[in-house]
Amino acid sequence: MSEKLTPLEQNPEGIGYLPGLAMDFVIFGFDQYQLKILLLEYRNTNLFALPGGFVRENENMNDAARRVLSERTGLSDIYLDQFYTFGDLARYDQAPLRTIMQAKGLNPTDDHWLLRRFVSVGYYALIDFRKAAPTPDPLSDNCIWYTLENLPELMLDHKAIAQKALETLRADLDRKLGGYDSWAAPLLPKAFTMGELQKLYETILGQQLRRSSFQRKMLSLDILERLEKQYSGGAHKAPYLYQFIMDK
Amino acid sequence: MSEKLTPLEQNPEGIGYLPGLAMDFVIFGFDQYQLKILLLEYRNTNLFALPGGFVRENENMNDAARRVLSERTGLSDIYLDQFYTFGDLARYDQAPLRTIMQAKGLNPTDDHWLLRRFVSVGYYALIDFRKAAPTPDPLSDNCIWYTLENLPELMLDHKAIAQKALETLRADLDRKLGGYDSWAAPLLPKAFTMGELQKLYETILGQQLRRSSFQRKMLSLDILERLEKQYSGGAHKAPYLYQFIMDK
DNA sequence: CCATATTGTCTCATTATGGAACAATAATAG
DNA sequence: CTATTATTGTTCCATAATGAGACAATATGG
Repeated sequence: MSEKLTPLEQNPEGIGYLPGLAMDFVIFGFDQYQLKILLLEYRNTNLFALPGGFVRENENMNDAARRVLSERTGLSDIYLDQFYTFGDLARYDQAPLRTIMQAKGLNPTDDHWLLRRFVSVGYYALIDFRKAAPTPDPLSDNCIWYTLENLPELMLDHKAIAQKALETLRADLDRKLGGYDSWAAPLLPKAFTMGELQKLYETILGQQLRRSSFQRKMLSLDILERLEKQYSGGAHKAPYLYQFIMDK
Repeated sequence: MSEKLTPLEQNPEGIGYLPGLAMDFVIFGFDQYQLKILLLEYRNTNLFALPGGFVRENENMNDAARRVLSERTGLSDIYLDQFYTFGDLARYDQAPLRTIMQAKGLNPTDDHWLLRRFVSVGYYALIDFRKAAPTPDPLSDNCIWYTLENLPELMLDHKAIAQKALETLRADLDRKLGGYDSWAAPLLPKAFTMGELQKLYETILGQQLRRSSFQRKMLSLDILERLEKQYSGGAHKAPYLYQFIMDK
């Protein structure tokens, strides 16, 4: 499974990987009622990028996505969705990657495989901010969480990719509601209050929801199991705790 | 724009095209209240496949999709949507393509580029059955419309691709409702009756809709303009004709 | 002229949603 | 120990959306 491949930057031919095909990840983390995404920073270049990766020759593409995601976040049980594939010629710009490689002391030739045209498959992931152990990739120096409002300038078309990921995530929320997949489970404690669940929805959708309607809707879906009352909390009535029903 | 490239089958290196990247098309046609998709047939091989294509080195991927679609259908103004990218290793099976090429009198070596592993970007299209001029690609001998219920055995994972296209199309119908894109326009006469529009929806969704609800909903969306009454028709009250409002 | 099928519209029951009220109650302040 | 306070679970009602059917209108075919 984990055969040794030459590190990417020292592999000018890209041996062992599918040529011209990349993956980019929009990794959403839920932290303090804020939605953040994980970016890589390249020191001395002022360049930021989405985490990315490549597909090995003997690997399913979706498996490759899980592998790279695990390498970047340390997490294996992740909600992951392929949302779009980006193939514009405008993506083909050698400048930023060359800058990054040069800042690393490399001096790639024009036909280094990383400098060729790539089509990139976009995935978005939802992960638990607290459980993640972000790890930079071999070319970058730093992993940082950014709120969507404070995104820095991103390489290539990565801003558009992040934007499209958010749109897809929001549009998917309704449809995923009924499904048993419970995308929300990995983002919440095992037992959570209705308020916490609502806050999660509001954070992702970027808008307020009505409390009574939300509760009614959620309870009507038969995806929640009510547990005992919560003991701790604030200066007010204790809320119930819920967990997702994991039947079948 | 239309630079001359060596025909695919005589181009063992795939010069001029992005390596390892294909596109597959699920072309939906609306005919006699039936939803059909366009398949290619390879004579003497008993093999059927979705129309496919490749991306040129100096071409946006989505432009390539329109180009190929135009080559296969003769249509240029087409509703086209990229819905998923298929990258399983199981797609990598030389046998069917080798059979096809041999039936054409070709004898490709194992590393002919068409026999290598491909990742394929799936697009679905909605076209007017009557306006289409289906044209087989250089390797196939025939274009045939099939209803979804009567699909023959398809090459590789093409059946799964068609299935996913249909699911995506159906799921998208609601969301596209509000939009001004009016995906339905190219599938209907310039002026159409409410019954025709409803039939279109029913055909795509594969289920009956309630007549009064459908009419109420459509009229409430403010996307239809009512014209004069239809003059011809059957032995019954003449229905109104409508057209889509094309404002901004 | 009559029968017939389909259309445009209307009505009423049912269901979903928005918006607000209200009692319950766990912590905190006195 | 009591009062205060914030938040919760629930209920209520107005409004909106949808399901299901009724009914008159009317081109065409007989």
